[in-house]
Amino acid sequence: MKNKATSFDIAHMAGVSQSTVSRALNDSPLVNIETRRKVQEIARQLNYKVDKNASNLRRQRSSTIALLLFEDPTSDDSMINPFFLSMLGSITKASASRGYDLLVSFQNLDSDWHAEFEDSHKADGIILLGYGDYRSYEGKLTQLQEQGTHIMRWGAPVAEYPGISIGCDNFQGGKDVTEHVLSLRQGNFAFIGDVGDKAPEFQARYEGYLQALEQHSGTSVASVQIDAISAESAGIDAAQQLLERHTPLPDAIVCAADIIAVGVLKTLKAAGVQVPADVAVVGFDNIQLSAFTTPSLTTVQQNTIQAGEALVENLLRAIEGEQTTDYLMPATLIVRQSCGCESNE
Amino acid sequence: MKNKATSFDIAHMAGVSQSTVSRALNDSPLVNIETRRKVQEIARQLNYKVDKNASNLRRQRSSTIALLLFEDPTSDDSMINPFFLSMLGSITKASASRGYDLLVSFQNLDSDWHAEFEDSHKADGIILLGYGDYRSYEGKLTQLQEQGTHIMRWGAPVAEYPGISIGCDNFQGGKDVTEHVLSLRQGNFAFIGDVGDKAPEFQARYEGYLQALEQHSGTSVASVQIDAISAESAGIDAAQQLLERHTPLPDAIVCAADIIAVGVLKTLKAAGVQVPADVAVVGFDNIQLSAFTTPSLTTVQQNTIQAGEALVENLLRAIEGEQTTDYLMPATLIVRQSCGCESNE
DNA sequence: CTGAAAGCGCTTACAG
DNA sequence: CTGAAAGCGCTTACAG
Repeated sequence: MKNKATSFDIAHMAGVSQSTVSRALNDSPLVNIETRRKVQEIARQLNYKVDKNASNLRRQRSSTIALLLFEDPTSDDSMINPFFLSMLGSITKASASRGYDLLVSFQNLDSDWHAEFEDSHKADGIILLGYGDYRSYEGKLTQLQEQGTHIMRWGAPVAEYPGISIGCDNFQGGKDVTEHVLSLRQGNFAFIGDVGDKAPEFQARYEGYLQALEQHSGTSVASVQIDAISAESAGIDAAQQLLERHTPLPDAIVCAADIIAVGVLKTLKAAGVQVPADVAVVGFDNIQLSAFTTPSLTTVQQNTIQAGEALVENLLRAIEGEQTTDYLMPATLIVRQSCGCESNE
Repeated sequence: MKNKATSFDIAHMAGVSQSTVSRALNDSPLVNIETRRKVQEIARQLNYKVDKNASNLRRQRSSTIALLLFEDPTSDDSMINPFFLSMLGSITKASASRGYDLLVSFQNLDSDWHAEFEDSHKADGIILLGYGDYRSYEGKLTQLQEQGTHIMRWGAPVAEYPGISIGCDNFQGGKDVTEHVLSLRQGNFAFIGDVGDKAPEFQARYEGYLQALEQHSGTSVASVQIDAISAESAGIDAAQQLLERHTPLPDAIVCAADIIAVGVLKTLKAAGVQVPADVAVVGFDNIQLSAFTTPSLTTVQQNTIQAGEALVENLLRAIEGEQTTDYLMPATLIVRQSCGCESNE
């Protein structure tokens, strides 16, 4: 059995027409139950599977979702933010369970992404993932949308960005974690993470942070903000900057992402600064690593399973022609030891 | 521009036949350079992309690689071994750079994997990933092979398993890390990890471990072995067992995977056992987490970038009809602090 | 309930 | 160098 079987082979064996085979295999009600059983039984014996290329070509759809994972080019090449890896896992499962293939591709702002972008042409819909600046892709994405491709984006809703956005409540999460720190700390605060238009998720977290500080202003709280993209190295750079230029050190450092906090912790440790004794540090994302840093990191959890489900579910709805809208999922504060408070971990 | 452009649209605009458009876009030397340029220019303007379904159907190939990631059902559902997530990243990049799509699917031994397995029918080749027991899949995989699908497997070469295997030198890695421990420790040793036929990678590591012990037998070294699949929870169970039944505790614990070691460290810590003072612990894989445990974990690195490249490269060679054979890549000892030795990390 | 036939958008002998 | 035509394996009106 060198060549894969076709529906004609089955038709021949079952003594029916190829049309009937096709109907039987697609569980069409138009086919006699006996005939259907016979056809399906033969198909199973032959290990027959429908040729997706032919089927999709004929049906004029692809049964495929493209996942474009954007990474900032400046981040370490070797290490994708584990948070997105985790999202990748949940999106894979969510699409598989709905009978859709997932075409994964990594977009890198400085590579020849045009080539990789081709994937998106083979898909009924696209999921965008990454703490990235989508504006540079706007042209291509808009063009795809005009050609009927649906786009779902993980992150904060931004009117100018393409597609519908689903994200966690970054504002509330930033506020919650900052309030937690405020309940334990006084003094100067620092926020590490980009806060411009190009980083809407970080910006929302920053705004939550600012509001918490403001509402707490019985005690006056000073704040500095230092830019950092989503990468350990950026956290190291930012912490270095803090150590060099800001004396005394802030009493608490709120990081826009766990992976940044990891770099911050490393740098502080190397400089002999005690966490949480000298300074409290918190992150965002609840990556696996955050439970293992020393001290373990207080952070905000985004439910990746639920997020993957929501992205796929809404994308498929959009493909079916239903109306979908932006929405936010709740974020959960995870208290660990990096603020010096009690913890059950 | 609601509908995607076809080659006929371009043919019309360029004033040539559709055949010529197809040739021009495939860089056929049979087409006039002027004509080719004109066609390609129009294609770019229209944001035209070849319909892969049609193209693959005609060419009778798929330009797709299926990645089947096997997980043991007993492992925590939420957490895929980060080592394989890292492999996933490198395989994705390696296939993209060669113009192949990657269809990712997670196989779970206890789920209805038949459904997910269908993916493999759409692929020119399959990459198998996971510390899994492939024997239960043998029937399906053999059938695919007979139908002309090429299979590449990450792991130790096992004659009965389907496909060509590429892996790291688990034996040497196991031996190296054990010798390192032996250079610092005397006394009783324990190995945690499955060592049966169903876990050939772990078994090879175990054999390296045994050989190191044997060659060192100037000092007599006692050894126990405890089963554990590749999961943190399995490490916790195994360490618990060690604590309950083995007094005194071994002086060194060699774990078959980092993720097992993470569970072991956690359990020892909870029991008040000091690492490395009371007992040395080492792992295997060099997952990101291993640098962040307390103490940081001495382990063996498998080069995932190189591994992904090798898997894809060899798979494509096999698809082209070239002969390929099993082979091993070197594994590198990474010394950290969990054995109490000096470290530069 | 079933079959004969058209056609999805390409690639590629074949003929010029 | 170019074009007309066949055909990849399906799905689905259309006719019975």
